[in-house]
Amino acid sequence: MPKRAAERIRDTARALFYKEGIRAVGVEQIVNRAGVTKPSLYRSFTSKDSLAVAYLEDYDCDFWVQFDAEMAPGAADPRQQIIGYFTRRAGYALRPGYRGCGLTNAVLEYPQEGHPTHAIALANKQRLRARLAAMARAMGAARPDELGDGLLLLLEGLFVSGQLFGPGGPAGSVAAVAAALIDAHLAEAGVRPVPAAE
Amino acid sequence: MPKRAAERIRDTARALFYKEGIRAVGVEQIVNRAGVTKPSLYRSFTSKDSLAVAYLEDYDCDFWVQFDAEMAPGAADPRQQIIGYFTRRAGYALRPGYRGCGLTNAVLEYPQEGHPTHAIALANKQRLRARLAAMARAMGAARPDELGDGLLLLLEGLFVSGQLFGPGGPAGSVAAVAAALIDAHLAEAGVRPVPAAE
DNA sequence: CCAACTGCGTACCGATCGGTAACATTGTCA
DNA sequence: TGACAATGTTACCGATCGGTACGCAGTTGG
Repeated sequence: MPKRAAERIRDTARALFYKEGIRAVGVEQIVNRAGVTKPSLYRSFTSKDSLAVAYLEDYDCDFWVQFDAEMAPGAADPRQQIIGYFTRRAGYALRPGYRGCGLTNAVLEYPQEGHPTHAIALANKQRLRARLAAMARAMGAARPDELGDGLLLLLEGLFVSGQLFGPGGPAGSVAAVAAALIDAHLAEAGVRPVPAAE
Repeated sequence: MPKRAAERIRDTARALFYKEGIRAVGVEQIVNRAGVTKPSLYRSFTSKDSLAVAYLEDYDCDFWVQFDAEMAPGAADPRQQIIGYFTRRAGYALRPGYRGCGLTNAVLEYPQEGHPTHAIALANKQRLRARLAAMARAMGAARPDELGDGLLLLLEGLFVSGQLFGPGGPAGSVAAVAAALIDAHLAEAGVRPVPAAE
């Protein structure tokens, strides 16, 4: 029993947009791969842009699901949470076909302010920035906003460098770097790193 | 006395490709803005791709000129060199129309391996990675490759986050973060930070 | 004065882009 | 059986894409 056309289109667009980029994928390619026809697409989405928006909304949603899931273990130790998160993300980033963050990619593909994709991506990134800063604060870091920004910069660097370098790239160092950065901020604040779960 | 057509095309393509992206700019737009015609473009460049390659080669060249120029002061103190470099780059990244690194952007626009733009961008990034690692080694850091990778990740994060967040974004923290990361590696190796030029 | 060469523009190409009109087909529920 | 919503079918649109055939003007050298 086949899925509804709108759903198949959405799934297919998602996969193609992420792997090849939004601009690089035509609507014809999407409907062919989804096994539907063009009018079906335009009955569910007013334009290709709105389909791209749907893709990014889905991506954003899944991002937070994964974020929360990967941050869940060791809820009492934000330091370990973040290091674990970076370790997992680095694992993805070192695999061959890695394509980074769909939201980041979308902004680089459509750099003009005011593009509908911008709002979604920016909201995601601002929320991420706030979350990281809050975790830095929770662990008692000196200058938590700075630590949060540092972690955010490392994460964005990971997204991009994973694509640039592939296996063997700097992504392999990101967890250790994040740990060093965190510990430097903790040491400066006089917080002793939690020795548990070594 | 107007410049030669080929040169005007190259300059115009450079500005447009950087500001709006390669895929987003058509050859018609380039020749219009350059005040020349399409055949003139195709007499100097075999295809749009080859024009994009020329743009990236120019970009790569200028990148290293700027890199060496900004790294020049304080040649005896690589720590200060890097902090100064990051400070300057952050200054650019916080300005409104910032568009990051043209090479990074190009790879995200053409993610397929084997695209002619890939080789240029990858060579640039690998060289940058080696340079940063060498500087980390020169300052006596513990695990210099890891520090170099950390700095590279911060730099890529700066390129991207500058575009995402604009003024007020995490780019403002990057120099301090880089300094903290460097000092952590130096402290671990027992190297006292150079107190000069404070 | 007349070639030959160089540099450029006019006009056009087929292909593909995102998007649509009109109608046939199917499945579902009543 | 009939009404309705959802999807497929086919053909098409104007715009734009990257790319090109061809001819014209200006300079140069003999």
